[in-house]
Amino acid sequence: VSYHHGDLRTALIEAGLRAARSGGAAALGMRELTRAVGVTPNAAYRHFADRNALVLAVAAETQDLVARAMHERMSAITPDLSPARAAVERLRAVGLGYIHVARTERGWFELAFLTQEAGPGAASIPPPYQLLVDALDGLVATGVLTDGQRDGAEWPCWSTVHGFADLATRGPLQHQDPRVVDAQAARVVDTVIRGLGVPTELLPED
Amino acid sequence: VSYHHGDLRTALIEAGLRAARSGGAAALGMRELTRAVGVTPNAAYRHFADRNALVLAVAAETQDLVARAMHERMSAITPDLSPARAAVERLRAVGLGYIHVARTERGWFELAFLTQEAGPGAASIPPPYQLLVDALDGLVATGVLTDGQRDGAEWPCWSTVHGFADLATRGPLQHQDPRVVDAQAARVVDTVIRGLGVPTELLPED
DNA sequence: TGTACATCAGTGAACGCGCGTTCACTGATGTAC
DNA sequence: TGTACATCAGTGAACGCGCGTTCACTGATGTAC
Repeated sequence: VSYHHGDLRTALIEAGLRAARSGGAAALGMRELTRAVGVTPNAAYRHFADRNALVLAVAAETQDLVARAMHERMSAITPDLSPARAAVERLRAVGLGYIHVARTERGWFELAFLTQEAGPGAASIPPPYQLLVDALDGLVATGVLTDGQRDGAEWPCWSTVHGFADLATRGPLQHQDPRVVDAQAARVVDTVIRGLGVPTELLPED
Repeated sequence: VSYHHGDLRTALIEAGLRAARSGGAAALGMRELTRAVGVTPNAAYRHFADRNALVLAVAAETQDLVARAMHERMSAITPDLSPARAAVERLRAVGLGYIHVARTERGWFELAFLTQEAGPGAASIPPPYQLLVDALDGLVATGVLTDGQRDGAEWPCWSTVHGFADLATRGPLQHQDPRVVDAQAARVVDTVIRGLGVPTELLPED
């Protein structure tokens, strides 16, 4: 369906992604985005009820970007590992992928987390969260964790990587040497995984 | 030194704490705070160079509030524990205190973390961080952890409690039953502690 | 003790800014006969 | 195939708002002789 502009709706979302990449959610203004697209401010109201609707639309896109980063990291896992070790590596990839996105795409990451505020509406499961669930299920399937150990393991995992991402992004680690932060990221992820009950032998010896 | 108003500087900071308590950093405006104190907007410029200076002054106060919450939780520890178990309990108190402040005083917590952005100036060590360092040192002193295990343990600890605080405050746990969140908080904190290498026997069996 | 003076905390008014949103409209697109 | 019409995406101008900050000032406080 192509009218005057072409497809203003997706044009605005794309402009939003470009703006949010460096400026985060604060950079998503009606005037700012319509200006970027070359259109009058109120033209946006043909496609979005108000500013918040536009922000949520952009935020939904960033969710997919986070999930993609996790996938990329997972597909880089060496295929010659035992099932148990491979399952552990997939969980590490989920965590390190999350941290990696946060550090390299600060603005998008901020926006992706913002979607979580959506509330009790409980729309669909966000793609990155689904990958975490799958990775944890994989540890049970390969006999690394018992059902009891796995139960509720999402929260310690998500808490740790999210917290580290925030420390590295807006907190005391933000001006540290990136290589040092890399090393700490790996350390932190391995610490939670060990805390879940995964035997140390299944973690990569550093 | 008491002039016309009395002490406008501290009056503004106190008004800032009251405003930030519910509204966070966004509630700290020059006009909003001077209005609350009953004074002209530009009167504030006698005491603060600009808005940012005022915000940082208020944020520094909130750091102390977080440290106080940790202290309170530590002083509630039963005194009849073995040195090792007591040391573990102190670390738990630091983590659970951090999470507790975040959940009960959202606005103050946001502001306290904001101070971390200060940058490479590296002013003084923030009081809550110092308590974390002390608790970890206590684990070495009581023989619970080796020097190697303790080294850099600040980051997994802080990451986990900070991330959980964010999930419970702005994320998917924000509308959950508070008792469920309490239980998860304890679970999450114990998970990192175990991940550090603390034997499970030293953790409270649930 | 009393007067003249300097200090400086706070006043009153205004600056320019960018924001989200609403109004009545125009004119290109697609549709019906 | 051609004309009349309805649709509706985008225009242009304006609304009210609250913000941070600057200007020249006033008048209460403290100080020197």
